[in-house]
Amino acid sequence: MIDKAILKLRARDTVSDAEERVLRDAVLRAEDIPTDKVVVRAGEELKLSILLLEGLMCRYKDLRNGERQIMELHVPGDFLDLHGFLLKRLDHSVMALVPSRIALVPHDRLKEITADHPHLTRLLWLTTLIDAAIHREWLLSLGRRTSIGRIAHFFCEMHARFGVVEMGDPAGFPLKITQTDLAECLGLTSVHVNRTLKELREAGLAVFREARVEILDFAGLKRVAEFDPDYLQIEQRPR
Amino acid sequence: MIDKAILKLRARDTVSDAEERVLRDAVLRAEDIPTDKVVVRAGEELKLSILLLEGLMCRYKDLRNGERQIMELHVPGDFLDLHGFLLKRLDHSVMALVPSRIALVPHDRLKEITADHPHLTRLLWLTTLIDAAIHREWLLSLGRRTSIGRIAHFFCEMHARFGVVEMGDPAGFPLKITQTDLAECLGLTSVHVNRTLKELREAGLAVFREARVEILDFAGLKRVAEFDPDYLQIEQRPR
DNA sequence: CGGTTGCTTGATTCGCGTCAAATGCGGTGG
DNA sequence: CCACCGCATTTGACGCGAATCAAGCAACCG
Repeated sequence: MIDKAILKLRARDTVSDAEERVLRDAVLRAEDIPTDKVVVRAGEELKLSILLLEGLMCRYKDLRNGERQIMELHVPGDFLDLHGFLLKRLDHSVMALVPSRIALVPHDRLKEITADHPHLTRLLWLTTLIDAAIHREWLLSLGRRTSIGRIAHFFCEMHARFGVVEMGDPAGFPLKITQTDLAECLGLTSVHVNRTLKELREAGLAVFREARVEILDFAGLKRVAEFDPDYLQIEQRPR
Repeated sequence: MIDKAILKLRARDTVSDAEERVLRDAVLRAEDIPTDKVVVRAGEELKLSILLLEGLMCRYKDLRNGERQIMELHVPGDFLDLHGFLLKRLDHSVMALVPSRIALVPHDRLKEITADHPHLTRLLWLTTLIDAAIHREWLLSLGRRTSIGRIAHFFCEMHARFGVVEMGDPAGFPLKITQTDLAECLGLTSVHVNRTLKELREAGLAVFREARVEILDFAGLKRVAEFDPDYLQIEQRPR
């Protein structure tokens, strides 16, 4: 069930069979979540954390005037609110962008893991550090990249992250979200996203249509994005 | 030496005397760092992590064209590149914004802590989760807040964080950085920061001068910022 | 003291937002 | 089977907030 989460960890370090078993046993149950369902609301007390099995979910915050900023998009295998394990109350909300399937992991079991399995604990900790690294890269996008650079970078990142869990292929990846969702990730309006997608298309770099991103010129896209995948830590190392 | 780091942890959970001792023993040595010195460069192999004792440091990335985005400002007591312990190579650089003093903590000792002290491990993990929460709040600023909201929010955040380590007072806090540094935190230009500071001043909310932020109307500042301190997790709870 | 650095302000430009309308399309019920 | 609806996409016209360019000033300092 949590195969993709294991894939994600194994892309960063070795995971023993015993550790794999511990993780599999930590899962309480799975649930199906429809599009737009909010599964965690900012400020709620949490006793469970959520692992994404299938679909696409996001974490977001919004302002009084209704403007929304998405902080991270989550692909299958992401332990998306592992942060809640120690924060107890999340600063943001979590919702599904497409019909999704999640696994629930009780905090009690995570606490046991921290007591009994230091290496596995470090790996779980690591995944939250990678989330923080993704946040930092998005900060650079929102603070300094132009609209075309932001979209290009976003596409490169999602391509790499889908690759880790063996989804997508060199030519592209599935991305069943609206241009409005994309705008909320990138700190732009949907109108401007639409124009910039046209620009990317006409430059022969990438096209976004029919719920899929088609990468036409990866080298060019990376150059426009100034994309360097190091921050995703896709490298096996003892941690 | 690391008193402020202990204060920071004790603001979030209880820390036993034994745990405090373990932490104190983990420190190798202290070092003085002059303004503008880069102490960690993105991509370097790391064997030590840095705890800030005095001064002000930041983590940042820059683009090819020389534009820089600061991802987080660090106050005394912050374990500022604890992230490097598991990432091994950082995605960003770290530099001093004022003359600072740091303590160096070998990764070996951190690894021992994860093996022998689960609760202390969770507390260290927690501090990195708070960093991520700060990143998310900055994402909201850069993506959706106007320039005045961004500065107001930044001032509120720094005020709260200085408060935790018993620096500053209700009326303000020390902030010995340039308007250019501020602009690099906020995703703006120094010219626009200057104009917006004037706006804040003329609105009677806050003034930034002589290396200090003076808060004139905290309620008003919070309202403009839409500041809610929950994300800083300044609350004692079992973690 | 001349040079450097940071702050301040004005004039102008430009990237992105706003507002509005048209087009396309999958789903659905009569 | 088709008329209709709701939703997403696309495009155009226009406006605004922040960037850019430029100049003057104040404080510091070797």
